[in-house]
Amino acid sequence: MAALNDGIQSGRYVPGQRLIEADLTAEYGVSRGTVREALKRLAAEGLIDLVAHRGAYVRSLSRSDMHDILAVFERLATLGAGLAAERIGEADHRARFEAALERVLQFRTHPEGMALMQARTEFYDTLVQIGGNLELSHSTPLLQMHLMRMQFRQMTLVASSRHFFEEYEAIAASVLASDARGAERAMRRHLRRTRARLDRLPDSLFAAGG
Amino acid sequence: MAALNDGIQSGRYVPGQRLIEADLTAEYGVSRGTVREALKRLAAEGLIDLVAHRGAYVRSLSRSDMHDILAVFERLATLGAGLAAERIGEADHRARFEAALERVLQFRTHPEGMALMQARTEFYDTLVQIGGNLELSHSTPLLQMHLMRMQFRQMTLVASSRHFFEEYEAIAASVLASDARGAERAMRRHLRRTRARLDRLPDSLFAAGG
DNA sequence: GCTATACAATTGTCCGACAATATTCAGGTT
DNA sequence: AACCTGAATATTGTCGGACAATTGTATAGC
Repeated sequence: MAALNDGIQSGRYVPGQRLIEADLTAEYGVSRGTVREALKRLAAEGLIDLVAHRGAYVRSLSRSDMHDILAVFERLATLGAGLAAERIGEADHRARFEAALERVLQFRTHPEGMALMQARTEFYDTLVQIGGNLELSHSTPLLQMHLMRMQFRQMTLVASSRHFFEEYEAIAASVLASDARGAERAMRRHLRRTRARLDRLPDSLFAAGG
Repeated sequence: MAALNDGIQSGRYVPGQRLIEADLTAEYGVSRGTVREALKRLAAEGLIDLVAHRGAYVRSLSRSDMHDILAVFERLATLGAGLAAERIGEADHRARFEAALERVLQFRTHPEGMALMQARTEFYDTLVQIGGNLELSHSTPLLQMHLMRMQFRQMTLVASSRHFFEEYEAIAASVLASDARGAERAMRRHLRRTRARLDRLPDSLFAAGG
């Protein structure tokens, strides 16, 4: 049951792919009822689309979907960065954060799509965990950003920008300096630039309808 | 099936109340599988707590839960207010928004808990709809604010403040004037004051743990 | 080539069953 | 009387099968 959730979130499935209940029952060795419960939850989290009598599809994001998600994520990540900066001194926060940052930065030389995607997701997860706002951790746009990264993982377009890693470093520097305002600013700037990069990509890379 | 979701969200159930699957099947005349699917979805939305082998409880918020929710909601509602201000001129937005505002303000004289709660929820829903960011509409903190209002509906404490309606009017004025920055400011101020009012309430009004 | 019917695949929902676990309560002990 | 122990009970987690409703597809007819 937990395996099913992980399986769907881990990126084993491609955006747009149809998920057939019977296949999932066979793949994970659980009953159809269990599969359906998991699908309902994933739909509520916005990771899959559930169309009546037609089934479940891994959500495929249009340009406007991504725009909307990024606008919301900007607000939430900004909050998360500020909170993390305030609490970076507590417990083992500094060590964990530095480790997560390091995992992202090591891809500066060899941007391997899939692993970088994972590292970025972990970076934000760590940031939010350190911030300590439990609601923030459960917020759907955080999950949907992962979806967004998945959709672009083949093409390292967005992350390949030379500025990309510099922006991460700027965020991290403020967080590590316990500078909440600065962390918010750095995060906001990073995400606005990400949005700008997105706007320059051709329509062909996005799902239709939006 | 849809009736079940509405029933749980409409406030027929009290925060902390335990939801027993067998009772729900009887009440709504659907099978246990259907009930469980609905519960899974509600749990993903943060409206109920799902404890293994112990069942589903209407989520009861502790002081720290509310603090976290409000912090996230502040960011999202601020975004929503700004977007609404930008689009207040489109379609029938102005009329719908004015109607929603009116429904809230009519409780200035007789603050009847339950109906005011509903009106406030509709006010925010309208705001977000006008803003046009689809992700924002699905964001969980919006739903959880409804939960928060439910928990305080008996005691009109938070909403009873004399300043309460003035703050709503300030938000609405900026939105109606297409002043996005002003709308963001007014919303942020309203929610920070709400948080301050919350801090002054005694522990006894909150759920334990946090 | 296009339309319409028939067929196949899949989902939505129901029912009954059983193991796993949590809660309750009776009984005995200190 | 208060406290532990363990059986009885209630509820959840999962299974399997079943059937109607709906969608997608292929075949037959014009």
